[in-house]
Amino acid sequence: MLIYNTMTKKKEEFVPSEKGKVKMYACGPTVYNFIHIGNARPVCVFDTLRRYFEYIGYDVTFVQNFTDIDDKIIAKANEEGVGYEVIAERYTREYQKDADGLGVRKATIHPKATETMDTIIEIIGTLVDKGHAYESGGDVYFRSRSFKDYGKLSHRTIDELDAGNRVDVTESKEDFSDFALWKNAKPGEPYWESPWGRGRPGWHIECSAMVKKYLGDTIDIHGGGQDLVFPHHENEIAQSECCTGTKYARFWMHNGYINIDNQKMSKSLGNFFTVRDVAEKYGYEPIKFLLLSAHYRSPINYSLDALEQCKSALERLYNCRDNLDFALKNAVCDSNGSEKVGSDFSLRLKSRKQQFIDAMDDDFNTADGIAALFELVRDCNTRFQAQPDKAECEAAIKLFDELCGVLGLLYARKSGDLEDDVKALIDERQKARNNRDFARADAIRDELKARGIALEDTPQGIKAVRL
RNA sequence: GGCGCCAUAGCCAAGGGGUAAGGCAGAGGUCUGCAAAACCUUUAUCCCCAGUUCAAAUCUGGGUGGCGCCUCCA
Repeated sequence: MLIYNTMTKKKEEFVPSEKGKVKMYACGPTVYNFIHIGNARPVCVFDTLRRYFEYIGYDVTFVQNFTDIDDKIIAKANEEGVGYEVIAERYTREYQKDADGLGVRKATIHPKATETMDTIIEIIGTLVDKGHAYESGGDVYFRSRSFKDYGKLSHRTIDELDAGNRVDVTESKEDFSDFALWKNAKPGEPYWESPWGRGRPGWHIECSAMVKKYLGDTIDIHGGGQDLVFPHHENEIAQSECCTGTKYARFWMHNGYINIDNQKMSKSLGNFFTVRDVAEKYGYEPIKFLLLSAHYRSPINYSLDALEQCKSALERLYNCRDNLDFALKNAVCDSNGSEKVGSDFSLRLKSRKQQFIDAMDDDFNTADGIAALFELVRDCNTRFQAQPDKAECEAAIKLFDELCGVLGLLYARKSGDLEDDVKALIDERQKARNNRDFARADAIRDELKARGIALEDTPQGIKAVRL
């Protein structure tokens, strides 16, 4: 598998540090508000990456954190006059609701910053001991210039950064490029005890600590949005590598932005749409489809038009899956129960699967993976217009479900047997049709549609689908 | 100011030296009581200019346009 590594700016062959295992970490949300579509992108991308690794046989340990203590959380808590925990817990729950709606699986571990305080303090202590960090007025800062590789991820030197520096100079810092590891608690602020007094951790150190605690000193993949490359990930590297003396992450993966009218969606620009708002109007799944429809490193322009197109595309997938179920119901065993390994159709299935794998293996190209899925759709629809064969049907369903499973799509299928009165109505409609009483037949079809059941008359009989 | 990314049909979007995947929308057709679903046919020479090459949308240089990062950000 080839993965584009931000560190080397090249696609590289992915070889895990431990055979058959992948240790990956993705920066999770700071829980002070509902997530917006842009925040949802890495959530969906790295969930899908994890699924793909598992699909091709890796044992994946996937850690995604919650930043549950931070200036913005404190600000929001003060605004509402409640404790920071109230805000953090509320928006952690709301995040989970959205993640579920998007069909995103829970990570292996979802650590919280506040539950990793021991490791945070331990790392800072080591950095101070080694001379990479210094205490100043109750704050502790990382001495960026003490790490000779500082800037290796974002490919900039500290002096280049200085040229565009728009940071207010803080008296307590030795250098503009130093960043806070520990922040002294002001009166009324939540705090934890530390060797440098009461305070709370800086943002960057939290991730380093959670990585170290749950995955170890070196991980295979670290992911996040492109806007985290600098300073967040750069700082994580500096802290962690100075602390452990070894490589922090072997592959750095960064997803592109979601744009509105070609501009980055962000809270500061105010041009954002929350996942919740969009989902309430259009459903979660079109959002998921949109996020996977382009390569993860490309920008995606969000628009209602794009969302509608995704919705229609999803309908084609759902229809195909329903068609497959219907075909299976009507299938016969003309292969005597044995698999038709040599048939044209089974060869096609095989090549679609390969097409999918080739796409995903090439830097996780979900757009091409989806194309393979749609070509499978055409293959299936065409094949099962003729008399379906049971073994072929089952093989097609298996592959279809596998690919959808990896992509995390088609998770909202309704199933379950039809109620007896529904069955009776379907029979009644059929009798009416036989008597050419189309008015009655159509009335029944409309009635069932209102109840969420769509009827289709096909040469193989009546297909009833839950909407 | 420094560094970087992008430009493919009406729309979304892959590809990335040998004459353009997939999806949405549109047109025509097949099937059908109608509808739905489905299938078939049809819709591009890849921002502009120059260069390298037998061959470029794909590589190089120069334009034009858009965007991002430079300590809030996914």
